[in-house]
Amino acid sequence: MEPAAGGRFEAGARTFRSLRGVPGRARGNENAGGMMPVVPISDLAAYDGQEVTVRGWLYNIRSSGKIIFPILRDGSGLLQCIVFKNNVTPEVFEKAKALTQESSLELQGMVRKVPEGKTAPGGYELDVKDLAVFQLVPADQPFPITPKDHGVEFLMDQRHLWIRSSRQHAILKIRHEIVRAVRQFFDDRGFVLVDTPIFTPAVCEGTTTLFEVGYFDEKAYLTQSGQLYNEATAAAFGKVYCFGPTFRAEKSKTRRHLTEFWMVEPEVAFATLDDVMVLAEEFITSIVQNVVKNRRAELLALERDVQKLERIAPPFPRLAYDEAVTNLQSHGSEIRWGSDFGGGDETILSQQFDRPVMVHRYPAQVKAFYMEPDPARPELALCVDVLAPEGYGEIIGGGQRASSLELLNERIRQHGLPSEAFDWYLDLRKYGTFPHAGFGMGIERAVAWICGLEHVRETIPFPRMLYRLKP
RNA sequence: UCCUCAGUAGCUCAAUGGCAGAGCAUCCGGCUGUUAACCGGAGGGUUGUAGGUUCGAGUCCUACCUGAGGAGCCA
Repeated sequence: MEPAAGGRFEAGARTFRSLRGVPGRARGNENAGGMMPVVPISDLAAYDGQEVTVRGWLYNIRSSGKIIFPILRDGSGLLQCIVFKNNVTPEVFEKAKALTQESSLELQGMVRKVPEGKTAPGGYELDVKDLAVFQLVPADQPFPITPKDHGVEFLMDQRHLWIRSSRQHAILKIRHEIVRAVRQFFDDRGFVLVDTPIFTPAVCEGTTTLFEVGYFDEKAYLTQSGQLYNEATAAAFGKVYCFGPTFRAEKSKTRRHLTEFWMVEPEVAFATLDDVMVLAEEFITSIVQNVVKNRRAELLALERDVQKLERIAPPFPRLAYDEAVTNLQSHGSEIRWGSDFGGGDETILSQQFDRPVMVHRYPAQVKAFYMEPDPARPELALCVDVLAPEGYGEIIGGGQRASSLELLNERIRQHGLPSEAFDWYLDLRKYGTFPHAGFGMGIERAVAWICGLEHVRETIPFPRMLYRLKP
C-alpha cells in the first residue's frame, strides 16, 4: 500500500503492522497484527459484538466536542463510526478530529447495533478503538463534491469523483445487475455469446453518421450495431447474442442520447417476428424482476416507485403501426402514415400503458434495408420497437431479417449502399439462407427507465456525449 | 445544424442601471448521540471573453466562448 503522492502517511508502529495485511477476499481475512478480521461494511451484521478492521474513505464527519461521528464508505456500504474521547488515546482522537472528506483510512473497533431511537446506515455502527490514515485529503484543497447541491456541468466535470456518491453508486450497481441479468437470461436459454467487431469497414445501416478512424492506410468506422455479424454467427451457432459498445456520431443533444453506448443484440435462426416479440417481453420482464429482487435497496435510494416495476410482466400490449398512427392522431399528434415517430409521439404512446408497448409493422420506407417485408402487405416491414412506459420511449428495436438474395440486392441499390461492402453479408443468403430475427436493446436507456432517471448520462460510468469527452 | 435558456466566491444561488451579498465548503473557537448536525467568528471576487451605450453596467446592446433543455435522427 503506497501513500498517494504528496499525501501524508501516518503510521505508528502498530499501524504499520496492521496495514500489511491487505485483504484478498472479502470475508474472514486477518491482518498480520492479530486476529482481527478485515470486513467489508456490507458484512458487518455477522460480526455484532466483535472487534474488526474496516477500510475505506471518509464520506462525511460530524463532531460534538468529545464525540466524533466519521461516516466511512468502502464501496459495499456506509458505516457510522463513533470516536468517544474517553475511549481512545489522545492521538487517535486528534487524528479523527482532523479527518477530511474522502481521506482514505483504516479503523478498528467493535461492531454493535445502533442504539434504540438512533439511526445509522446499515443499522450497525463501529465503536472505534484505533485509526490509521492512508492519506489525509489536504484541507486547503478539499474534495470538491460537498454534501450540498451541485449543478450538472460541475458534476459531469467531476465524474471520476462523482461516482463515489451514494446516488451514482446505486445507479451503477443497478446497471451491473441489469448486465448480469441480461447475460443470465440468454445463457440460461442456450444462446452463445459471440462478439462482433468494433472496427468495421463500412456502414451498417447507412442512415446514421459513423465515427471514422484511421486504420493504417485505410479508413475504418466504429460499429453502430453488431447485427449484420450476428446474422453470420446465428448461421453458425443458431441462437447468439453480442454485447458491447456501440458508437453513433449523431449530433443528438437530448436526454436519451450518448455517442458511445452499450447494446445487447440477440439473433435467432429460424425465428419469426412473433417469436422475437415473445422473447423481448420475457427478456425485459426477467431483467426488471431481477433488479426488483436483488437491488431493491438501490431502487429505494433512488426513490423509484418499485410497484410500477413489479407490474412488468407478459403479455405486453401490441400495437400495429397503423393503430399507433390512429391512436397518436386522436391524442393530438400531427403524425401522418408513412413517417417515423418523433420523441413526443413515443411519449404519448408509452404513457398509455403500465408496461412496455410493442409497436410492430412499420412502413418499410422508414426502416433499415435488411428488414423482411410483411407477405400480407409488402409495404410494411416485419419489425418491432419496444417503448418503455412512463414516457421513456424506445429501448428495443428489432425484427425479422430479409432472407432473399434478390430482395437484399435491390434494397442495397435503393439505399445507395456500396454493394461490395456487403458481399460477405450476401453470402449468408447464398449458402443456406434461413428465416431469422433478432433485436437490440440499449443498456443505458433500460437503466434510465428502471432507475427512473431524467437523463442517460448518469447510467454509464463515463458518458460520452456530443460536447463531452472528459473525464 | 436549428430553436430556447443560462454563465456572479471552490460549490449552489441573490443583488430596481447607483457600496458585490448569503448558505455550504475551508480556517479558528464551542458542544459526549450527531443525522445534508448545530452555535459564534475569519479569510475568500478580473461578475465567461471582447467591444459598445451611460455621469455610472453584474444588470442594457452587439459579437464570440462554454454549458443546459429541446428539434431533427436514433438504442
